Amino acid sequence: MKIRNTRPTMDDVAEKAGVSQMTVSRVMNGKGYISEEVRSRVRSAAAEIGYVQNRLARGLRSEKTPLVAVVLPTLGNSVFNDVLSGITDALTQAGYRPVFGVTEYSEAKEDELVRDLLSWRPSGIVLTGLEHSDVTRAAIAAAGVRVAEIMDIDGTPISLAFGMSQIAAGHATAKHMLAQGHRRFAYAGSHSGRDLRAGKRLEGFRRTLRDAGATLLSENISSKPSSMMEGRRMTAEILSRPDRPDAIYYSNDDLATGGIMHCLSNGIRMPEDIALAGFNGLPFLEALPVGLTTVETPRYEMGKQAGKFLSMPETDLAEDAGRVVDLGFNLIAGQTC
Amino acid sequence: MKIRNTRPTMDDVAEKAGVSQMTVSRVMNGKGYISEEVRSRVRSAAAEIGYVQNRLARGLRSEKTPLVAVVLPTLGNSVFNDVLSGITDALTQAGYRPVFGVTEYSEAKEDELVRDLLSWRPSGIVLTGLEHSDVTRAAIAAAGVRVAEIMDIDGTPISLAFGMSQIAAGHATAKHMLAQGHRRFAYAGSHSGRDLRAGKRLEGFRRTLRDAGATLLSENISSKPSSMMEGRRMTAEILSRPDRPDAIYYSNDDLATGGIMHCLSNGIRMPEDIALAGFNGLPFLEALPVGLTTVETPRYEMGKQAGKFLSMPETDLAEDAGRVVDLGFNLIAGQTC
DNA sequence: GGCCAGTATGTTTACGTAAACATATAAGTA
DNA sequence: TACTTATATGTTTACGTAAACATACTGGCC
Repeated sequence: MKIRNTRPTMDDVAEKAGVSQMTVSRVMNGKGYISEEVRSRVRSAAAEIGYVQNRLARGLRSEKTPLVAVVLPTLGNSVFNDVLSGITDALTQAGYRPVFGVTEYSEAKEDELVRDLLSWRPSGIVLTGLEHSDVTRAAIAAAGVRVAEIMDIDGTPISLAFGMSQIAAGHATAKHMLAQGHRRFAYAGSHSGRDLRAGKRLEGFRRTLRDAGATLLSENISSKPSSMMEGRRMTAEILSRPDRPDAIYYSNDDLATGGIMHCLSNGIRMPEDIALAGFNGLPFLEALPVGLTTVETPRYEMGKQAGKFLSMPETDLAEDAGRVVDLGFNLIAGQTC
Repeated sequence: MKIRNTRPTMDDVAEKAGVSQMTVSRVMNGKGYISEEVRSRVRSAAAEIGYVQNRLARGLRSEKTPLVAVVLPTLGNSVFNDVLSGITDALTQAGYRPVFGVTEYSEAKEDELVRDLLSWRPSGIVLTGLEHSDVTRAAIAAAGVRVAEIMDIDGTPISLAFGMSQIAAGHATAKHMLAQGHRRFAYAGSHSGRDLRAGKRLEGFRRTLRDAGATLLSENISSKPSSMMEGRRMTAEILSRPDRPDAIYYSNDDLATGGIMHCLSNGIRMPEDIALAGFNGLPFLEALPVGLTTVETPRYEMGKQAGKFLSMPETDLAEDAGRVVDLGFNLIAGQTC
């Protein structure tokens, strides 16, 4: 008996089935003409010796792979869990597979990551946001891969963007809070200001306040990752200042929930003593004792549509280039303002 | 000027730098002897023409890849988000990359997915739980990849398992509830009973009740995905029955939170009228008006350790085979029982 | 001066697959 | 009948890389 220390190849299947390697290839990929008899002989030979195709060889030869690179800023936030879920669902349906990595909101890491992911010769890539370095842009252009940018639409996409206007979300929140009569605001965010989309929301928020003549007393950016506990700490700190705001805008629901916790623990009434607003519309908000005012975002849908776009059969990309798909958002007025 | 429609290869870099392709390969991989002068010439030539290595060719030739296959039941649960986060962190540190897919708690899909992922010739694979079909076991054995099984340790791992005892968690919860004086129980779970780890927790729970002479009135399994709303609906339904329990054990925190919501909305006191317990110890529980009794699990750590194991330099696997790493759990006594 | 070890490079080849091209038989059509 | 066309298979080759195996030049040592 022949000793194999390597995994079976098409040649092994071919020998077993008494055909050529090319015939095996045709059977496996369902291309070209194959008689029923040979097809079944090859199939059973493959099953018998446990043949598993080698995608590396396939990808090398055919110069394309069913891979899609996915670049996310973090997995430490359930937002990106939903996005990744949408991407995975869409890709899986089309027989594609995601390979991914996280940038931790760092441009340098994005550059490195994109370069590394492109070395797998994926057929597409998902990027978060619209801001990317020239290095990344050049690498992507040279690779000739399809690109989907998600989350944000305030800017010019490389190819096609699936998201919502972060600026408009900030604007809508400010407008709502102003309508409730609040005038003195504070902002609380995290990630050392590297979260560009949070920055755009703040920009929209800030501008709307300015236009209304209201005051943004302080912009507080924590260097720690966003969490309820950090939101609680920041809120306590903000409210302890002499220059006390009557409303706080948080960069996301986790921080805002920490704010709610602080207020509940200290008998601070919402919205009478302080108004709060978050962002994302995470499911757990429904279970809180106080309904948080927030902006619900189509997270899963952004991922799903991006995945679908990237796994579509080759279509004319030129007509889509630079276009934006606005999936909108939904301001949910809760009890906190 | 030469027209290239293909991406630059080592040959292109070699030509530009006036060396052989093999020298380029040596520079790129830092193997063998290379003079400083040639090294920098190759480096700048590569940078100038935008060379990006082709991992498909590299993997094909060297018969190994820095890929790790990751098989999870779902991404619709933040539990697996944490796990994936841990895996990704560990792998990234070691220069490995995850390729993943979800099984939706289906064995057939697991078989298919594992086969597909193995076609990328990964150096390792992460599986969820210890129960796998013979097909999957055979495929993995034939592929000769390292295996890490996560979440569960109640059984015999293929190689090494990182998790906690689900049975013990069920037992601990039952013991705690019994100690509070509860005697008439109901169970509420989801995923059509295909979640084997939830089944093990129930098993431990059930057995402990039996040993104590308490009653498990009903086991309710929803076919819908787990969510707070579904937990709320199930709770309403269970409490409306003539045969009313005085305690409900949920398969996870989301369902249990739905139970809390139902009780709060209907003036049902916890734990006087009904005791509740969940599982996972998700962060948002801290913000609920009522502290849920639950079991906190080391989700991130399971992923992290599994990832670390799979990205370790080749060590002797034999000594580890069949071993289990118990990362424990932590019963958190809340206000619901 | 001859020899060895270390350093620095080059040449050939194989990894497993699918594209491109070639061949052959059967069935239909002018 | 000759001539296409559809069907069914085989042969050769290239994808980009790294392993294996050369080759050549240095400097130190007896």
